[in-house]
Amino acid sequence: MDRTDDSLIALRRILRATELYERDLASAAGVTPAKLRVMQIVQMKGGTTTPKALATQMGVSQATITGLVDKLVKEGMVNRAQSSMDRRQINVVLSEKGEATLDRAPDALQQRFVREFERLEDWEQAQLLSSLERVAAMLDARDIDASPVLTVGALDHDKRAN
Amino acid sequence: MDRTDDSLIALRRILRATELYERDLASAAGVTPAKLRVMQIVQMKGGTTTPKALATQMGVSQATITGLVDKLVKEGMVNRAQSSMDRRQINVVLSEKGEATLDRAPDALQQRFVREFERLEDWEQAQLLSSLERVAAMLDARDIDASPVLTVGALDHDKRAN
DNA sequence: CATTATCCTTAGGCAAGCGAAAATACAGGG
DNA sequence: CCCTGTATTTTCGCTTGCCTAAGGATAATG
Repeated sequence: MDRTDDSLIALRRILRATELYERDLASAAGVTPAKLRVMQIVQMKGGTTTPKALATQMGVSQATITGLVDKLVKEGMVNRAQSSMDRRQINVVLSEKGEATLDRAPDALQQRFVREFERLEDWEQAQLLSSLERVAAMLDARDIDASPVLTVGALDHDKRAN
Repeated sequence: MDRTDDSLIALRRILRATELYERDLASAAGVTPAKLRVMQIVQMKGGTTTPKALATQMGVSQATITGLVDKLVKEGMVNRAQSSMDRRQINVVLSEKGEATLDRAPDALQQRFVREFERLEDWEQAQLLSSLERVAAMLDARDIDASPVLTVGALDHDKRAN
């Protein structure tokens, strides 16, 4: 009865399912996960942010952000605007098309998980939550800034806009 | 009710922690995550498997496996050997160096998770396991094609036939 | 046999990531 | 002012991981 192994297997299934599902979503929606993430962060920040902030939030280099924003601009999802405060900075601004896309393409994991989760009994939800948080704490021990965006978007009540 | 949100947040933390940790580990051990995964699967299968099995297990195309195995061969981690049963098949065999590397670079998830998990009380382990399996089942249902995601521009369905 | 199916590789392409270094802008000290 | 240091972003060149499409061999089957 190797519970440790079984837990690991379950964990991996979770990881893998998410990964595969996101890929599907991306190819179907024409929006890749990374670009979606960028847009979601911009939205969360009130429709405009700097590349620097995006890089920090996503745990990625600025060069990467530049590339992603380039593509998003080319696709008309966001625009770049000079900041008037500090002209070194650029504001990444969500376009109407970008917002529309966000509305239509909610996070894959969310959709699926939420649907199932909310069908559960009250006590089951409580237990799952507690277990997930437990596991997250176990894995997340290092000081990673892990409060990624995709968490709250489709649910509408966003009380955690950090 | 915020339990749904909180669960999603926990899930994200798990995913992100894993991802970042694996990246770190890989760069420290000189093995990339994908290659490490290949080696781990080979090891799990008893030291030898076919590319086909790897592709299936990893949810990836065979061409991708070919590329990964190419690199692993170049690095001396695995070898290719003709199968005598079916000469279309190739066996991917872990080399000594490969095994040594695996020993030195144990699985990220395992390392971290196992350590913590085994410190838990018996009943806690049981609960975690049950919850994880539950979540895995929720996400892992293979009825993805029937999911509501992307009723929008869903032009291309099974891209993932393979 | 001749087909068809299976397994693998080749070739070419795209997305996402990185580090290094350039370009620009602010901020102070002298 | 100018000089230097620092911050922000972009550019460039590269790597990794993944894909599809198109073979090449080798079974399996009619």
